[in-house]
Amino acid sequence: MDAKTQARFEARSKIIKSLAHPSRLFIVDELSRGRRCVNDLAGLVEADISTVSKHLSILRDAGVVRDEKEGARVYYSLRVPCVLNFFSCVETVMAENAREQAELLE
Amino acid sequence: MDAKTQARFEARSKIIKSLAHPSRLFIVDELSRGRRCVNDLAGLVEADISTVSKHLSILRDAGVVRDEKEGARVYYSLRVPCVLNFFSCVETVMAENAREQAELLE
DNA sequence: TGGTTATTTGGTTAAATTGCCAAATGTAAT
DNA sequence: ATTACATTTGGCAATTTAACCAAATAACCA
Repeated sequence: MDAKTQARFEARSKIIKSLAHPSRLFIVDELSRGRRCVNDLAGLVEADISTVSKHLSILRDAGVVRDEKEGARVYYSLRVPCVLNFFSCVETVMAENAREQAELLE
Repeated sequence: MDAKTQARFEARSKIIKSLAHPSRLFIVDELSRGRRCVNDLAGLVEADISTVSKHLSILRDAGVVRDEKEGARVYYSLRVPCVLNFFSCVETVMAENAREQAELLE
């Protein structure tokens, strides 16, 4: 794997990595229903606000979400909605896993 | 976030996490063109065979790939091809990032 | 100005991930 | 049986990630 290929896959993995955490997936799911400010998200995720703020900055750095300052508040929203497509495939994998699991029990 | 919701997002993140590594993305990309044995993949990834074997077991445990033993060899293949859809969205995010970057330079 | 709210940043600690080596396991060939 | 090949497993060190608290920053209001 040459350096260029390596770099390409690293860039890709940074984006996927930004989604590879339960709280961040929850946040993305919530943002699919509209923009939310940090405080509201923290209430839903039930983690320290600073923790949620850091999760959001990871998603922002990856380019998945966008932030808009509005007075003292910062509203986050999905920047590239196609990330929601991830969910459907993930559900497919989980369904396959469940199917195979069931098959083994027969 | 109640325990059930928490569990659901953890299960999802396990699958996404399995893809959140450059070598594993490379492997998935390679498997999109057909089954490959561990040794061949190790040659392409240019990492220790044991390292690649562990990457493959992470993908297998997540349900993304399947393994078939054939003599002394173990062939891996994609179990749920829709994971390839991830790539197109990732490319979209990267294109957005590049676009915005270019915009800032004007 | 001083106080309140919203968010980010820095620091620390604990946990998870990664990669290699060496050793173990399993399979085939001589 | 012994040797060679293919893969997995165990163990360890280095790096990364995650969570919380406390402190800093920013905006608003009284």
